[in-house]
Amino acid sequence: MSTSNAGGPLTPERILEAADETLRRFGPAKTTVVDVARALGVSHGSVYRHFPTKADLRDAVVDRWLQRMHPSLAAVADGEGAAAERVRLVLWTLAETKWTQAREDPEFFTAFAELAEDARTPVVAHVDFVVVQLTKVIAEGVARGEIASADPKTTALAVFDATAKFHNPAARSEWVRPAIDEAFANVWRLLRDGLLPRGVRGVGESG
Amino acid sequence: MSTSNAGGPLTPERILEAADETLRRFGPAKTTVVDVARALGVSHGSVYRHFPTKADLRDAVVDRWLQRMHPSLAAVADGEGAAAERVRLVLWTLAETKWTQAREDPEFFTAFAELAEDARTPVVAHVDFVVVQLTKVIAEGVARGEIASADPKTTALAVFDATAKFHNPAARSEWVRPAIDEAFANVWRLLRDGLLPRGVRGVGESG
DNA sequence: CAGCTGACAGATTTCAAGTTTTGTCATTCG
DNA sequence: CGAATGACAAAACTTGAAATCTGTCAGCTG
Repeated sequence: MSTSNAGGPLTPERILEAADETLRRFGPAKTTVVDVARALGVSHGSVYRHFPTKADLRDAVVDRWLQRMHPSLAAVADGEGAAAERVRLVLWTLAETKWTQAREDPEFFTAFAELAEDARTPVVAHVDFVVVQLTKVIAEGVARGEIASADPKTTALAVFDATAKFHNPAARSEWVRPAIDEAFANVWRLLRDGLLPRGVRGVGESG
Repeated sequence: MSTSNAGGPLTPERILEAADETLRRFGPAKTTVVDVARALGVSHGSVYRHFPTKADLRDAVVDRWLQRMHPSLAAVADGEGAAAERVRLVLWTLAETKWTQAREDPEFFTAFAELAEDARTPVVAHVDFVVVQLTKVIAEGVARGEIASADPKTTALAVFDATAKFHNPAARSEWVRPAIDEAFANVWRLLRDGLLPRGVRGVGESG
C-alpha cells in the first residue's frame, strides 16, 4: 500500500478507530486483521505490534462501545432528585439506549451482541460500572432514609439482575414487542415498592 | 424394515416418544425424520401423515418436555401457606428444575435450549401456563390481604419478567456461577417487599 | 534503532460437487 | 377403504481441496 503512515504514527487508538469502522462495515464475521490494516494503510504485522491477538482487538472495540454509554449513566446517577427515581433512570437509560440501537440498526446491534458474547472481560467491566452507579445512588438513598437496604451493593446487583430482561442483549429478541416499555414499568413498580422504606408510598404513579 | 407395525398402530404419541428418544440420542442437529421413522420401523412418509413438517414434530417434542414441568408447578401454586411464599416457590421450582437439568446433562439441556429457541408456540404456551399459576396465587393473596396488587395478571408477569435471568434458558451461561441461588434470593427479597402490602414486613428473613 | 514489512507455517474458511434430507403423492397393502 | 410405502424433486447439508487468514519473526527502512 502506498498510503503508508497517513494520519500520524500508528497508535492503539487509531487502530481501534479503524477496527470499529471496519467491523461496522463488514460485520464481525467478515472482518479480518488484514482489512483493518488495509484501512490504515499498514501491514497486518503492524497491527499485531499493538494488539497481541485478534480477540484482544475485538474486545478492545467492544470495550469502547460499552464505555460510550458510561457518561450518560454517570450523569443520571449523579443527578438531582429522589434516589429511587434515579435508580429507575439509570436502569431505564441502560435499557432504552440498547433498545434504540437495536431498533435503529438491528444488523449492527446483532453483530455487537455476538461480539459481546465472547468478550467476557469488557462486559464484566461494564456490568461492574453500572452496578457501581446503582450502588452509589442506593447508598445515598439509604443515608437519606429514602431507600431501605441492609447492603446497597447487594441491592444494586438485585435490581440489575431483576431488569436483565430489559438490558441484556441475550434477550434482545423480546425487545421488538412494542409493550416492552410497559413491561419495564411494571417490573419497576414492584422493585420501587421493594426499595422504598415501609410506610412510604411511591409518588406520582397509581397502582 | 421388517419390524413393521411392532407396538400397535402408529399414533402421534408413539411418534413423539420415538422422536424424543432419537433427539436425546443423536441431538437436534443430527436427528432426521428418517431416523425417527427407523426407530419406529416405518417409512418416513408415515411420520408425515401425523406431523405436517419436521418443525411441527420438534415443536411437539419441546411441548412435551415443557409440560412435564407443569404438575409440580401447579402443585406448588395450589399448595398451603402464605401467598407470597407460594409465589416464591413457583419461581424457585421453575428456576431450580432448569438449573438441575442444565447441570446434570448440559449437553441435553443445550440441545433443548436450542430447540426451544425456534419453538415459539410451545414456549409461549409454557410461559402462559406459568403466568396463570402466578396469577392464581397473587389473586388469592390480594383477596386475603396478603399481597398488594391492582392487577394480579400484570403483577404476575412482572415477577416472571423480573426473574427471567433465573429461568430463561437464554441466560443459562450464568447459571454455572455457584452464587446463582444467592442472586435469586436477593432478587426475591426485593420482589417480596414490593408484593407485601405496606405495613407488613417479610417474616423469617432479616434485611 | 524503533517501527514497520512481508514471507511463512499452521489454522480456519470458502466454495462447488456430491450426498442426504425433506416433503409430496401416485401406488400398494391388508 | 384407510393406512402405509417408496420414488421423486427441491432444499439443505457434507466434504475436501483450494484459498484465505492468523500470528511470528528475520530483516528492511527512514
